[in-house]
Amino acid sequence: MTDRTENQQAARRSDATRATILAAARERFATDGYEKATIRAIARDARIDPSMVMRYYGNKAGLFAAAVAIGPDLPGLAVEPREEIGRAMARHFLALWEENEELTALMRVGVTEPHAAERMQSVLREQLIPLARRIGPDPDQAQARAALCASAVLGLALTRYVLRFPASVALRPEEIVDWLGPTLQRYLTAPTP
Amino acid sequence: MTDRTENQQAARRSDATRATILAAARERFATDGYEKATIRAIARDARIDPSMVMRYYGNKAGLFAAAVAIGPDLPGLAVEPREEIGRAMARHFLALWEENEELTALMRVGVTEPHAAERMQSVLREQLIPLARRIGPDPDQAQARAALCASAVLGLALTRYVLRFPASVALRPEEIVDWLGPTLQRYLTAPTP
DNA sequence: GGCGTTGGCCAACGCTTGTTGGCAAACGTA
DNA sequence: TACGTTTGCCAACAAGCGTTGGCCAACGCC
Repeated sequence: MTDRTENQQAARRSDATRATILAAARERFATDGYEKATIRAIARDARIDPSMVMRYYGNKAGLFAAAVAIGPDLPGLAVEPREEIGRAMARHFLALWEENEELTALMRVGVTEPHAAERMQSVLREQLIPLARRIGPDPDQAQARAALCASAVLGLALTRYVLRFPASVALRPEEIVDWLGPTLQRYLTAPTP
Repeated sequence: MTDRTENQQAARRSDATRATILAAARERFATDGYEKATIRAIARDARIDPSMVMRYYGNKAGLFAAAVAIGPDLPGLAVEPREEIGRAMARHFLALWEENEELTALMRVGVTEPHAAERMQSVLREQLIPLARRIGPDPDQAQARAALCASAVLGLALTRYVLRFPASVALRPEEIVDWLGPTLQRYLTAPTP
């Protein structure tokens, strides 16, 4: 180690290569899933030797962890007016998914890798359920309401970004917000049916 | 071949083994996905030699095809009263998923295997879209409305049967019908928002 | 300019996978 | 009882996987 402050990584000569590997890994994981996204294939995409991947990320699990390191946050959703929260949430998730392919990767991998599934669940547990508790009519129903919201959002992500059903891919973003927004709104705030 | 009619398979001494293999395969595919469900593991579950699987089902793809051979049908949904179709659909899908683990298998595998994804899509294409065309207010919107229904149903299946989020597993069946039914009803019949 | 450090490649390892072919026992029929 | 067929197991194969260690060249500091 050379001299540098504690919280700051030294700029390494290999940073460009590291980034290339990470980008290739994200793409492969997102399109192929965990098993089919082999280190060799990722290395080939990055025009690098497979052993470099090991040197920089330890092992395949470490590479995946680094590739999907971001955590989707529900930011100031709490400040939205209560009757607009459904649409705001739909818009937010849509934007998130359209621009971050690591979410597609996380989803495709989570279906077979419990560790990735747990990462997805943590979003539900730590963000969606508390939100439902704050905003919903009955705190005891927060779990159920949050679970329904998760299923609505992830269902759309599944058909649109993972399975790529043409009918789902063809939906325009505004169209999605117009339909999904009221669903989320109802799941969060409507009285028990 | 011994003498028998054309459309009827002869009863073979190995039918029990074949069934055992198929059951083990369904379970493994449903819980592990395509890659992690190895022929060796399936054979071990069925207490049989791996080579038997090959002899009876040709190869791994053939085994999977045989294991998920059922096609989910939307039966007399058309005869339901128009304002009850959402709840009927929710009930129908729920029952289907609770008792057929091949649907879970198809879903978990479809995420990584295009062939299985196409099988899922065919249900949307050949059953859900025609239904939406018949029942919806505007035939031109049938694709979009059917895609939204698929995302709602598959989203619940994803969180409940595949990812097994505790909050989703905890939902009681009647609760699901009460919440999901109106969503499907709206996706199918409500005027464009 | 010399020398430790870093970046990169090559070759190989141990292991698991799907898949194959041959051999032995059990069976059904005549 | 004799014989062809079916059922099952064993051993092995080639290929692909994640992973390792050693070697060489390029770099950066003194």
